[in-house]
Amino acid sequence: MPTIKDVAREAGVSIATVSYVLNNKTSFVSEETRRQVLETANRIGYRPNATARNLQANQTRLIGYSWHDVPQNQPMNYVMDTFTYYLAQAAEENGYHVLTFTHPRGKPTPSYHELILTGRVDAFVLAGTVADDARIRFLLDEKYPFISFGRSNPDWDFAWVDTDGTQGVCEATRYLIELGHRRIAMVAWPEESITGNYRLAGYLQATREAGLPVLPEYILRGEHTVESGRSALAQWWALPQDQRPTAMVAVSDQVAIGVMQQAEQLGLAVGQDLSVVGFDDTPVGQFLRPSLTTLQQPIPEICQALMKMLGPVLAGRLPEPRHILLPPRLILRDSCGTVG
Amino acid sequence: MPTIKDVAREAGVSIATVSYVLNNKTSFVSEETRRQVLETANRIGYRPNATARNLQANQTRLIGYSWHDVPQNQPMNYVMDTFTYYLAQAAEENGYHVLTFTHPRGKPTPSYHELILTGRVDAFVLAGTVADDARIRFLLDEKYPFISFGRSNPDWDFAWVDTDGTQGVCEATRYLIELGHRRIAMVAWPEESITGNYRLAGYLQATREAGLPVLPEYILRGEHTVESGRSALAQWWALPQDQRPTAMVAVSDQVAIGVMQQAEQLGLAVGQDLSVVGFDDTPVGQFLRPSLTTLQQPIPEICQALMKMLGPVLAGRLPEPRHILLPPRLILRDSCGTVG
DNA sequence: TTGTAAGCGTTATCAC
DNA sequence: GTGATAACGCTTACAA
Repeated sequence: MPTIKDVAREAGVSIATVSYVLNNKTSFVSEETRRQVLETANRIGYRPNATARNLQANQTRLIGYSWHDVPQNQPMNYVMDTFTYYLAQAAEENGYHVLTFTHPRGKPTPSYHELILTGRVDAFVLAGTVADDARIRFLLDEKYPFISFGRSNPDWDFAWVDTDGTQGVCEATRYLIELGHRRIAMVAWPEESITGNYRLAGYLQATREAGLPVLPEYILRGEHTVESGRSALAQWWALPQDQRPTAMVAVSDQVAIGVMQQAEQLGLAVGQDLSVVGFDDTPVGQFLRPSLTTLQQPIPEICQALMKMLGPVLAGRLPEPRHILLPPRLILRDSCGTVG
Repeated sequence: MPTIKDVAREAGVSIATVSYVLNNKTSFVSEETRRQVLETANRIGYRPNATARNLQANQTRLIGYSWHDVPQNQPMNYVMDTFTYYLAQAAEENGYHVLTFTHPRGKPTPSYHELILTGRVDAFVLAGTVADDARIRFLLDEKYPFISFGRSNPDWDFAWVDTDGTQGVCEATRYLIELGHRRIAMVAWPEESITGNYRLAGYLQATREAGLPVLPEYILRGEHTVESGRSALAQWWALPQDQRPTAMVAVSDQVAIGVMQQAEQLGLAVGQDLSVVGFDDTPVGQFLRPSLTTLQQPIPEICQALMKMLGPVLAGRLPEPRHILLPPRLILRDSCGTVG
């Protein structure tokens, strides 16, 4: 690999001059020298060595992103996978690259600490955040720059972008109401899940604004599994017939699939006897029969927004605005129909 | 961040001594000094700066991995996503990290060239390789280290690991034969697809060894789409009834889904009237009705094998063995049944 | 056994 | 305008 020295020698100037020209601190370099340097650099195929640059600038232009660790075959990590891809793309557009790492499920922070101490990354991107997220607390304490896809403790002040689950589920619920549904239920996540709670809030908002009663038995909570959906529908179907919900919004596609499977088992036609909405627009959705109406997270836009925050965050400031909420898009398919 | 200088000062020794101790070139350092240095380093939380180390060692301990660029919502990139995760994990176990980048679909090599010239990565990992892959040709010409998940031109000599599609499809076809099927068809990929051709070879092998005739009309080719599967079954169903295949192996889950959708449309019960096998074990498979029997690629093992090749490759040698073929695992579900 | 100093490829601060 | 040269944090001859 040619170095700056090679260019200097070939062009018959000093390395300082080469550096000036290449960094466009060109104001006071003569046009002649400038041309000369550029031409030689180009000719011998010179490109500044990133490591040397980084050492001098005390940066890496790398952002660390930690993968979830998931057992193979229990996937449905579609959103995270998509996120990772668009993150890499958005990072590149801003002159960064993503360094991926993994961490044992239990203790994420050692991996973070190691990367910080060895100066491998300039900042981190978090995703899949939870309430009182240990990673966020750690990075906040370390005062290490990071941006987050997802919220956590509302008292902690950090830069985040998130999908507006409230808004999304609210829109989905309104859609069901428009279709004539009056008895609408929701399968939510456990109370600890902030993401789940934001989505639930959308359901409550739409229900209330339509003047529908909010029945506690219409709100069931369960894990992010197919089983949660199955058992929710089973419970609702144990109600007297005139109290059974005619539509249900699921906190995720995974759960929605469970509802649909149980419906099949009960001999119910989803889209007619029962309407179902999911969340995430997992690829599965389009292949189910009927195909699943769902909410699609605006992942590309989220990544763009995150990267826009990176500058201020690296400068030790909070970006303006410090939080961005992006609405998901309701994807209409065949799992919802008019009531009756 | 504490530097080696800080440790040296605190411990009352020179930076060289600190370096010796920390790199275990400790043979000639007195036990006393050694203890002292270790203790101070530990106390002030010193960790060697990766960039400085890299500059000196002329390496980065980073391997570059380029994401496919896929439009959102036309996904089914499950295999690649899984691969990326396990690659990151395997890399870490070997002291490396993965740097992800993306490239415009048309011209991948500029991105590679840039990363090489700026010395950002020590090697590349390729995936989703095709016949006469331009990236492989480029890296071969540049003599830049890389390892590949997937084969390409057989005349090119490079280190690769791949799923043994031939073996996998052969096993699947034998399974169908065991179930009593005699008229077995295959939806393959276009002739340019080496991966598709290896899978097809497995079908041919099993068919021949069972003494079944290989009918040209039983081999249909199409793109990696649902539509391919649909149209294949439609064509087969246009045959006289006694010539219609009773089972079919699809080159991918995506195609298998198409077959199943078309079967539904034709009023056929998959698993009874018709047996279907897919390839990839996409998450969708388990949620389809009936669930899809398919071949699962051994992604974790592939990543392990690739990383084992990295050492020799970085040293400019070819690993021993230079190719590894790993068999996929047949996942039995409900889409196949006995004939009749 | 330990310290001094050169060098990795840059950028940036000075003189000239 | 341009060129020495120090500095970034580390490793490693070589000298002491």
